[in-house]
Amino acid sequence: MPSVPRGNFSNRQTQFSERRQKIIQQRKSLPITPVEKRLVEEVRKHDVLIIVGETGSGKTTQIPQFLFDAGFCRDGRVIGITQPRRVAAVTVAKRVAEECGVELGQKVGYSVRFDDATSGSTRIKYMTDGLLLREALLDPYLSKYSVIIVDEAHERTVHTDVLMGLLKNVQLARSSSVSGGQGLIFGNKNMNKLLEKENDQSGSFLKKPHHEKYAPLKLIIMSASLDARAFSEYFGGAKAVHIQGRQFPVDIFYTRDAETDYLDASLITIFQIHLEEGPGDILVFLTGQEEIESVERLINEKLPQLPQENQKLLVVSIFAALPSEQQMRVFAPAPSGFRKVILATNIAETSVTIPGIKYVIDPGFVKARSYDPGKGMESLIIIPASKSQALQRSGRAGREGPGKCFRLYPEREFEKLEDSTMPEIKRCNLSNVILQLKALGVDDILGFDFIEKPSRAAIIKSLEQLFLLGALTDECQLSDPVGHQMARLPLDPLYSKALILASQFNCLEEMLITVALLSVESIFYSPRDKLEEARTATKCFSSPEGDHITLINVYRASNDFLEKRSMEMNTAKTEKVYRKWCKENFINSRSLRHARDIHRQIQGHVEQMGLNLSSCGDDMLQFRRCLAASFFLNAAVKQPDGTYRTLASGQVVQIHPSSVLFRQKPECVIFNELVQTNNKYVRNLTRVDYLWLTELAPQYYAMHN
DNA sequence: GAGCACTGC
Repeated sequence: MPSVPRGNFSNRQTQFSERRQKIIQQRKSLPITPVEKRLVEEVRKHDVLIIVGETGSGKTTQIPQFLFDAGFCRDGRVIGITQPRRVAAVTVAKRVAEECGVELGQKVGYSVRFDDATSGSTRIKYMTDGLLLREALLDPYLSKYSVIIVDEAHERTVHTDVLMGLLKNVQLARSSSVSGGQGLIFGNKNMNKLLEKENDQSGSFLKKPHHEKYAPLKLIIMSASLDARAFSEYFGGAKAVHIQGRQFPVDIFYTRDAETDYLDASLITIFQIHLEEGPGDILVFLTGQEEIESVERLINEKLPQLPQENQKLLVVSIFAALPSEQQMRVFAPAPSGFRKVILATNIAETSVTIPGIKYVIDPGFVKARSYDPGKGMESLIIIPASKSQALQRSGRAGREGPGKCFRLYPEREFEKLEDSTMPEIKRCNLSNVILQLKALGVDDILGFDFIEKPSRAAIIKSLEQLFLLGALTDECQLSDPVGHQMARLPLDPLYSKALILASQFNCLEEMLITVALLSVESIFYSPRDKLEEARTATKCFSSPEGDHITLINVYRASNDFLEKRSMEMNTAKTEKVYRKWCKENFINSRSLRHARDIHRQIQGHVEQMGLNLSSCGDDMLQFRRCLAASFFLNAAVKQPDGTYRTLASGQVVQIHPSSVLFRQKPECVIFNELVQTNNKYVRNLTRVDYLWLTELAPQYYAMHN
């Protein structure tokens, strides 16, 4: 072994202790540090505490450490902290492990899908909220936790909302278990009846905690904004405390009049800042890729018209669909003397923090998903941002020093904005949520105590869908085994059902690949300027039968490529040639890798369930019949004018231009998505025979004919 | 013949 030079070693040691010194200093100066004692007292006194902490208060990193030091992890109990995003869970855990001077995965760890850095000795555990929900399926009383902290609750993701409903019930059940009460996890009559039934069956995860004593569960809801009252009311008037943040001041500017064209207004403001303001980068919030690309083009057209000395402006952009290598470009500092202008979607609002921002331009709009349960259709519409979004955006200018935010609308318009964004649970398909709640033992979904209840129509539509898929019985109970199997799979219920059917159709291998790829962002990447090139590259994967088989072709081609190369070279090299292969074939390597992870995870699940992992080989007819049997709810037939009519809701739709069947126009197709953008489109299609539908889903099509 | 904010299991 090569020996480490002595000097180098002690140098490292100095660096290490300097770093520790710095960490101790930083911890001391956080706004939350002086209130440690008071906070711990409040947690002891109240079972639920709402903490409103502004950005930079240190709440996410410090509160778990305070509680650990105060003895909340005695007897091996765990403090769990949930985050809406994976990156946050991972990075915060790393930071806290460092602050504690421990190795990550020991006392401090994290757990997110596909990546678990915890051990038996983990006491402070950061995780995604979705993961804790999954844990609850296996351990409904979340028995190892003494405290659960729900962070970023104001973002109101579906997972956060469902989790809060669940935690409220768990807390009730655990406290009544100690006081010798009923200890039933959900307090309604139907639930009790269901519990009696369920407890007769072996393998049910819902047990009355009669034989076991659970210590009470402490709940902390952490939120960044003004929504504390809603949380407090939901938890029976829970105490709320406020913690100062540490932000630099940001001056807000409004326009005098409403702007008719916010893209043009953004452009003018960018140049105004560039020519009149001091150094510092500019962050512009736009709604989507299309807007970003057009503003980028406009800037680069105008730039040469400026005097030579004013041309040092560098445009970079970031949005989710952009390959990661290109995303990274926004983090690189601009060349000396240059000002950077970053064109971003709301990925820059919360998900990524870009250093160096001094100016924010906020046109005040956002692209939002909405869902129409009646039509089963999703749409993406551009709507005004909420007040809390506007605050979040302007805050991005005050991370490193005083900043300025230019809102491209009059101040009176700001006052008219909604306080906060509508919670996601009120604008999405609820099938997955309902399946999970059913699996947790919630019988009466319409009566469930949601913090904000989705519409009755949306709940009923999803119950109906689950019933049609065979996940629910006539009595609206989870069916055995199909419903239980579906609930175990971390997939859209429609895809879970497809896997179960595929094992009967002997094409589970093909379906596994298909649902993995359907579960991720599109794997095809086609930048506008290289459209033709991209089309030629992906042509060799196309199947005349449709998009599903095309996806399988890509997956198998990438597998073959990887297998061959991984025999020849080491991992790092393989990774490099894999990325090159993806680039040459205009495939988004991040999406494909994600699909590969999902494939591996789901394969593990279906094997555990004992499903028959078989392949139909070249018999794609069999596979297409299985697709028809799985997605019969999403079928459409061609009309004389070349448009399509969906069989379930009778809507007129078109084939999305990204589909391999765009030109072919087969008589009858099944599809996976129905979205409204400029038109109503169906995406991810396969050609099927209409007669298969009546043959394979007679209960549904007999009903409709 | 035209396009898709962001998360998460």
